[in-house]
Amino acid sequence: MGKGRAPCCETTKVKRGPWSEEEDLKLVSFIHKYGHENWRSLPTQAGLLRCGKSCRLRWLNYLRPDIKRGNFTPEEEATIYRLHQSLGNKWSKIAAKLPGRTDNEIKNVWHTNLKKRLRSSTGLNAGEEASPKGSLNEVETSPEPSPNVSISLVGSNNSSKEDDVQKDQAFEFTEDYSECMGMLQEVDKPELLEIPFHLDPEVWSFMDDLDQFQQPENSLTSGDPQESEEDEVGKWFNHLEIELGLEENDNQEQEQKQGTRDEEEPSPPSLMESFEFLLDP
DNA sequence: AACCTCAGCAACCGCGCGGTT
DNA sequence: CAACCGCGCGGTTGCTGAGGT
Repeated sequence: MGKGRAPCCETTKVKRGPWSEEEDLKLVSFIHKYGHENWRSLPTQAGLLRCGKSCRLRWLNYLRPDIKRGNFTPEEEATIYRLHQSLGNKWSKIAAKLPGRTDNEIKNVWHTNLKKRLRSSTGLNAGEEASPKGSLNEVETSPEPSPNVSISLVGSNNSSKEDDVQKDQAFEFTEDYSECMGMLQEVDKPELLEIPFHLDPEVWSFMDDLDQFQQPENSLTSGDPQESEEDEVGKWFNHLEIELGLEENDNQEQEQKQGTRDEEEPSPPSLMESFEFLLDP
């Protein structure tokens, strides 16, 4: 099957290379409202000079709210190793077993860390890594690799856990939901998106989907479902701020001001405030 | 201090698959 | 049934920052 192939995007008018914060915001706000039913038409509708593929990639690998960033844990690395033994280079399938991790990320980790470590620990050459083809056959005979697999992985470069901690802390905040909704309303500005806004049910299904991605340990203990939903939205925005590099500035400012303001805390610059230039043509 | 090398990662490219017409 | 379309996947590239000389 699979006849023909649509030409990829028109390479003449699309922008390429690293994504700017402005583009990120546009993409995020659009997907937030309308979802991503059609990647091909999404860039046009969202006012992005990118091809759909690029948008999809950016969303899946970086902007998605459920992305878990930071170093891989030894357990994760062991899982990758184990799954790679049985699945081969099926990165998407491996990623499916690791919530919050993308196939691209796993692929990178494999090529940079695990393969190297495996090679050094087994004395294999680069081309002799746990062969996908051979390992596919091994699935039948040895579905479970030896348990000591993880041992060779545990000596990994987990020294910089700071990142993980920092990112995790991003999920321990409680931001006013109304502020988030204000942000969403801000991006509704027709001059920005040039599409009629209506409250698409997909937005809420999208929000609902967020719940699926949350790790149990990450979920707050609040019994109020609505409250937790608000928290999730807030977390997501905060997470986005961190990813866009806005949170760092906030932290620096907060560190500087910490001594002076304990009681009355002015709200930190919101995502939309940071992108004010977008809304002011 | 300047230059070089290398590792890590984000993004791109092209192919193949599944669904639709 | 064939052609088309859009998406997902895996491989590859190239940029950037860190570490070494």
